[in-house]
Order: sequence, then C-alpha cells, then structure tokens
Amino acid sequence: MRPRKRGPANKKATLVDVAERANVSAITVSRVINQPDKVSEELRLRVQQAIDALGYIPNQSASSLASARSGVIGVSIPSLSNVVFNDVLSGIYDVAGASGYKVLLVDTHYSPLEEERMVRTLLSQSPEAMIITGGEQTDACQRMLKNARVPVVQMMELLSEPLDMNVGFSHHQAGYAMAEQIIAAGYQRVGFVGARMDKRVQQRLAGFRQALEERNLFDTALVATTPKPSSIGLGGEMFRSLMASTQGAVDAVFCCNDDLALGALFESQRMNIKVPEELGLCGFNDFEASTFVNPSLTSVYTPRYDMGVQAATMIVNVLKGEPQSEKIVDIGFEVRLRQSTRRTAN
Amino acid sequence: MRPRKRGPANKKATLVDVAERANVSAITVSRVINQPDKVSEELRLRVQQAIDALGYIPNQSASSLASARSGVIGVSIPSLSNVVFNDVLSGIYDVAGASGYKVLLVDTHYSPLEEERMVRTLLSQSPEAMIITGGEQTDACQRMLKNARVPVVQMMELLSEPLDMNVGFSHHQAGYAMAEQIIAAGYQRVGFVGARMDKRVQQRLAGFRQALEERNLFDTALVATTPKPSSIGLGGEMFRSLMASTQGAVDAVFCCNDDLALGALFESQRMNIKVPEELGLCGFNDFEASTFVNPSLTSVYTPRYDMGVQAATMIVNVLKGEPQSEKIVDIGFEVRLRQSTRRTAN
DNA sequence: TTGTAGGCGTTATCAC
DNA sequence: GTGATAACGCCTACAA
Repeated sequence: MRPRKRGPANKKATLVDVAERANVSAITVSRVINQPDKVSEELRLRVQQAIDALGYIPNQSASSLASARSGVIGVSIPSLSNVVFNDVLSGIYDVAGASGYKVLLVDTHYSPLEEERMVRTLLSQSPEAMIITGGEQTDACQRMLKNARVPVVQMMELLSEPLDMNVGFSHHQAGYAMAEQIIAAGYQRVGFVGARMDKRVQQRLAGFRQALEERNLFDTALVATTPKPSSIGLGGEMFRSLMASTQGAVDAVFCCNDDLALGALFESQRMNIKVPEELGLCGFNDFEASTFVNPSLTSVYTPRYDMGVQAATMIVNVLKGEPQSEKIVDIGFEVRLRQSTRRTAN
Repeated sequence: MRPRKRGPANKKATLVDVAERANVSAITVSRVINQPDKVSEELRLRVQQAIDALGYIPNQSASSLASARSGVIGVSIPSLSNVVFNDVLSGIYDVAGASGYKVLLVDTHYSPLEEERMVRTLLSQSPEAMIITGGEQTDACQRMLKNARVPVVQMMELLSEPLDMNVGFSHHQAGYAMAEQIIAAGYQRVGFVGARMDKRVQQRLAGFRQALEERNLFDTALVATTPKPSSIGLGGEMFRSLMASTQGAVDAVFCCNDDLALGALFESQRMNIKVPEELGLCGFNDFEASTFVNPSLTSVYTPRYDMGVQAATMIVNVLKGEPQSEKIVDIGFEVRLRQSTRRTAN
C-alpha cells in the first residue's frame, strides 16, 4: 500500500488533497476557509464540496506555525474542584468561545511550582494571551510570562503590582466589610474559621482582623485555620472544635467561604445552637444554597462569572487591537445580609 | 533593527538559537529536551545552560507538525457550570497531567450542534484522543470522530453502541433502584421532579417509572419536569408547585439531582412539611451537602471522579500501546439511604 | 480573483 | 553520540 490514495478511507486529508480534488491551488482552499469573501462563488462551492467529501479538518498546528496565531488562550486556575472557579471559567469560556478562541486550561493545585510548570506548558502552545490566578507566581514564572510578550490578565484579586492586566476585588476590604456588618448586627465575640488559607483567604482574615481590632474586639483564640481544602464536612468539624476550645464564648462566626459556613450551620443545628439568636453565622462567595438554606446565610457575593467575562473581554479586546479602556478592573463585591446574622427579629 | 539578535530581549528563542549559542546542531537540542539519555553529559549541560539563558520554550505547534504527536487529549462536556462535571474533570486532569498530556476542554451547552462544532475545533488541534459526554452526537459528529482515527471514550452513561470505549453507569438502573428504595421505605405516592431533562435524566425517570409501574404506583400527574437548568431555587419552585397541583397527595419526591432535592428540602421546611415523616425526599449524585444537611438527604452516589480517572486511564493505556483490558466499563452507582427517607424512627 | 515561492520550528531518517 | 537534510501542513508575502 505504497501509493497514498486521497480520501477519508486513508490518511487524514490535507489542504493539498482538497485542492487537488477541487482543481484549485492550496491557497484557494485556505482562503475558502479563512476569508471566504475573497473567493468567487463558483470556486468556493467547488472547494466546499471537496472539503465535505474528504471530511477535511484543518491542521491547527500547521496553521499556528505558519501564521503565528494559535487562537488559544491559556488559563491557569489553582483548583478544578473548587466551585468558585467554575463560575469564572464559564465566563471565560463564553466570551472566548464567542470570539473564536480556544481555551487551554490547567490546574495548579495551589502550588506555585506546579503553576510554573503548567505555565511553561501553556506557553509552549503559543497562546495568544494568558489568564492566570492571583499574583503568587514564582519569579521564574513571572519572567516567562513577561518574556512571552502576550497579554496577561491576573484575576481573582486586586494586585499592587500586576504583571499586565488585572481584574478582581479586594479580599481585605471584603473581610473588613463583613466583619463590620457582623458587629453592626450586635455580635461582639466574633470567631473566624478558615481553610486552605491561600493569599486571598489570608487577606479576608486580615480585613476581618483589622475591623475587630479597631473596636478592640479581636481575639486570636477565636481564630481557627487550617491548610486543608474547604468542605462542608470540614466546616462542621472546625466549628464544633472552635466552640469546644472557646467553651462557647463566641457569639458569631465568620467562615472564609460558604462551604465552611454551611457546614457550621448544619453542625450548629445538630448541636441545638440557635442561629442567629445564640450565634451569628456568615460565609463568603454567596453560593446558591446560602439563599435557600434555613436560616438563610449571610455571605459576601463575589461576581465570579462577571470576573471571567471581564478577564476574557479584556484579552479579546487587546487581541482585536481595540483601544484599551482599563488595565485594572475592580469587579467589586457585595455583603448580603440574611437571616443567619439577624439577631433582632425582622 | 534589521539584524536579529538572539536573546530574551528580542523575538522568542527557537531551537536553532539555542543550538547556535551552545555550538551544537538543532537536533541535539531537540534530543536534550526529548531524550536526554541519548546526549553526552557535557553537551547536555551546555545545551541546558543555553536553554536557560535564552528562556527557551519549545514550540509545540512545530513539534506536533513534525512528529504527529500533539500531547493533547480533547474533552467535551455539556456544561461547565454543572458541578457534576467538575469532579469528572478533576479525575481526567489528574490522570492526563500525570502522564504528560494536556487537556483541551470545550463546553457544548447541551447542544449536539454546538458539540459538533466544538468537536471539529478539538480535532483541528490533532488530539491524540478524545473524551466526550454521552452518545447523542450528530451523525456528522460521529463520522468526524471515527474519521479521526484516535481513541474515543464516551463517558457518563452506558451506551448500547459506543463509538469506541465507554465508561459510565446505567441511569435507568439507578432510577429504578432509587424508586425501589423509596417504596421499600413505605412511601406510596411518589412524585418526580426533574430539570434539564437530558438523555441521562430521562433514563433515570424511565427507571423510576418502571419500578413504580411494576407495582401499579405510577401516576403521571406526580411527574414534573422542565428543560430549564437545575438549581436549588428551581427545586424549591418545582416542589411547591407539585405540592399545589397535586393538592399534597404526594408522600415522597424523587428529584433528578441533589440541587433540586436540596431546594425541595429547604422549601418543605419553609412550608412546615416534616421530612421524612410527612414526606420522603431524595436526590441524585450525592453532593457533599446531602450528607450534612438536616435531615440528611438520601441520594444516589455516582463515582464521578473515578469515572474521569477511568476514562483518562483507558485513553492513556491505549496511547501507551498497552494491552487493553476493557473497552466498556460500568463504574456503578450506590443508593445511599439517609434520614430524608427514613419514615420509621431510627 | 487566483496562484507561486518560501518559510514557520520542529523531528524522522539516515549518515557519520 | 552527533549532525545534515528533508519533510510536516499551512500561511504570508508577492506576482499575475
């Protein structure tokens, strides 16, 4: 079987195969695919027919190599199992897809070293832009990114020295704001339960701490943290152990996310602790469950989908060569007070 | 600035740049990267130094083109915002990443036409394998996949005629099993609440229906479905409206997933309906919340992470050329009975 | 509107 | 162990 026959039955068809079948040159086929307007109706139809007949699918590697445009946006997130990033990804995919870009996604497992490795992998795909999470890249990683000379968006948090573009919100402010509201609701001995404790969670804690310190209400003994990943189950455990270690001398708990908060809420129900009367409870991220659980859970809404949309939009605009409006976008947040911190009847 | 200087300060470095700097041929650099054992210690070090100095990152497009190996696994899922796929993706990413494969992920928004488009996009990246969801591809899409001559895994459900490999479980059996348990728990007028209603949910409903019909307990009036995407809020709404339309003549409700079931549970609490005494409730997929909510929620556990691992493992094994054990894997499911269907004290 | 020539960066093949 | 040469499939010039 030496002589290579053209057709779906054999090797994958190439541009040349299509061209031969349609009796045109390869470049014409290329044009039919990429700039159909520049080809006469007649040829276009003939070529299209050949394409269909052969089941031709363009080879993007060859295209990237020849044109220096891959159509790929590299995206790096710290965790695929953290629901928070789902929403962000949805936003990114929706915008990128609509503009004809593919998304190459990697998961760094919250490790800067793995992130460095993954970014290298992404860059080897010649992405036209990168969207990465936060600002804790290794030096080598940041160097690679700069060297790549592609637009970069760092998302999820506001950075003091972004590599290029940046979209997020201040986790410090968010933590501060939530703490203020808890206090305003009449709680005094406010505990903190945090897991994973990445940079952003630390900032929430710092904001929380500052708000309490300003009122002389902060007490280290009421802060419980762990590097373990957040989960509802863990929230329950940590809550129970915080109540034990403080012998119940806590009248409210701020959980660093809604998973922990839901866990704490469910556990408090089992412990027969009345929320919000005996104990105020709030979370972060405002998952859907927080609205519907009983009592409904106070939380900080974070515009995750919008953040993804914003990140991808910034990228797409730059790639389009459009005048860039803002390099840094504060996407904001919103404290949503619900029953779980409503000490007084309402 | 005509004469092109080598170095990070200018254009991206290539294999040739590295070769020149290290005074070796390009192929040697290639070997240092891909088969370090085949290069002498001395040259390897010299080359590695040049690589670091130039910040060289291989161009994967060129590599794919020349070697016909892209290192990419194409993955297609119907929704990025459905948490179910998170777990599956985690499994796929963990295995693929560990074996040095990149994952190119697309979201078809539950549309076969979009799926066809997305699969075409994936195939244009010359993936070495494909993992897709279910079996409802368009004819054209299935043809493309066969034509691509790469291993394909269809996941999430067991198919009667898989394209190639298949990992999943029988949603019909799962629906049937859950219905049996509800009945065994002493419930008689069992309603069904379903959203999205894709093929798999329809099969759950069919299994549920069969179990009830075999006992003369099925009543169409107790089935509520909608094409809308599932959510906790929607679960609450649908539950309330089912209770209204049936005037409460329902003593248990099987929700097609845990989102709906949690919504129904929270809503039943607000309606002062006692679960499980006055009403049995169960869901599907066994989200973490189901274990911890009060009352805990009966659900069908589905090994999603394992399914992703299995799918990716099958792919990786085939790509390694290892003897293939099974082309079709039933990953199973498990009914988990909890308080929400425990009519009798326990 | 269509075609020709050359090269994108890497690797397979075969020689040294 | 190392290197020269020719693809890989497509696109950017430029030409007709």
